[in-house]
Amino acid sequence: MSQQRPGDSSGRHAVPALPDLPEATVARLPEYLRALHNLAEAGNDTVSSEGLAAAAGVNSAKLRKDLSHLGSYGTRGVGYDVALLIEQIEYVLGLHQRRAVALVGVGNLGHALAGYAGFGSRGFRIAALFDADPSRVGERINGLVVQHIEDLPEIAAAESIAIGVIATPAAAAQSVADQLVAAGVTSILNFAPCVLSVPEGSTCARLISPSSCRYFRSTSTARHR
Amino acid sequence: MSQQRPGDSSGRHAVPALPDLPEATVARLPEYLRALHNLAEAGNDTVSSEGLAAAAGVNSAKLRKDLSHLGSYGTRGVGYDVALLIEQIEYVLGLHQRRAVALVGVGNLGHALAGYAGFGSRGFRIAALFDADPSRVGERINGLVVQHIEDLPEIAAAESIAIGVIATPAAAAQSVADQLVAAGVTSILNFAPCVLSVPEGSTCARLISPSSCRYFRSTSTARHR
DNA sequence: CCCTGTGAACTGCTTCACAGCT
DNA sequence: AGCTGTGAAGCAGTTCACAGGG
Repeated sequence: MSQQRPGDSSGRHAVPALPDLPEATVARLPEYLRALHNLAEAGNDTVSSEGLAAAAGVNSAKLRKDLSHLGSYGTRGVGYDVALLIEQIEYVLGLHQRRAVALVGVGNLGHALAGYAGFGSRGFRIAALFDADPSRVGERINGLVVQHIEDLPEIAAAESIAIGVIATPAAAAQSVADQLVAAGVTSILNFAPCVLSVPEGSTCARLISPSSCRYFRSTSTARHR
Repeated sequence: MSQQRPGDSSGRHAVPALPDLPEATVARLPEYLRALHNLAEAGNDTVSSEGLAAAAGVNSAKLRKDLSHLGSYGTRGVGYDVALLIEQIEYVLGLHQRRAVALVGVGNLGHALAGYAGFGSRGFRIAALFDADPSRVGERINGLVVQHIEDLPEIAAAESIAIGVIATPAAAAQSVADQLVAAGVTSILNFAPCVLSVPEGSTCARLISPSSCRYFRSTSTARHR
């Protein structure tokens, strides 16, 4: 896969040395990517902005504006080349790297995440599972053996783990985040219902927290038929 | 954005007949609520905008602006009354109703959600579990017996279920959503990695999808220390 | 003084509408 | 003729900075 960027004569290293995309655009790219994979599996070679927008749950003007930030990968009068667009978005999101993920906390949610096929199927590889509970250490989930959290530094280094997923109770989350950062992890995905603090240079995104009652109140990604 | 109006005679029961709050504000209220509960448990009676903002991971100006939309529940020179603010936010979010939730799909993720204490502990009560797989029907999880999806209409009516949580594979999600809507469910929380379409008048929010790779790229709720 | 509540400026996102390429 | 790519307009959310009550 040649990853040359049109107009980008410098930085040819692996890091996506891409221009700043609007935050809101980046947030939608994974959804476009998912829709594109569906389209590709269904045998579509091209798709119009209208079609892709519908599949991703946005309006077509927004979609075109978003994609225009990546460059011109569409053909006027025709639409977008599905395969080409997939490649571009994956490049922009850094998914061509197939980064190693460590999952901490193998309770109910941790099990669900470890077993979630879609997690590993695109761009990410769960490389290690950790728990603080000795009775859980040694359990085999989806081909991986649960390790004790104490062994995190060593394993993180060996596996080149750059991403940590926290699926522990809230009380343990900050401590786990600190250990992840200390082990060289720069991106943390937090499923615990609490705010984490991480040093500058690391990123930390809070996901759901099933308690997010907000979602029960107002429309957000609602679609009409 | 269909909002129940104060003078709307069609919805006379219990709908929070409150003025329109900015979407972004509503999205943050649950986080404030969680932080407030923590503060209350820690024995705090009052909290400053600065303190609450830090606990919720936002800046204090934003927090004050958000809370000002609810009315004046703070005291200048002092701060906010924790208990009063909790009550107000719960009211605005409609959490005083303790609405009944149906969870569809008791795979790994469904189990995690069914067992998640925080889910039920504030404002929501999981009233029924469903699955399409006959071999799963009858299983007892957290005191609830898994029902077959065919019995949804009957049970939904009996339990006055207003909220549906979809934790099925993506392929089944739209069909489940249709069945939920047909059974009178007006709010759907979708954990499957796909866009759902629901009729006008219903709301549907997509949650995580662990594949949301976006979160590994750019800052979002990152906090510095 | 302290800390809330808020007009006003600002920033960024969305939508519109159409020019321009195929 | 059809569909993308994009300036320009419009709108929502954030931040600033300070007025004003306790």
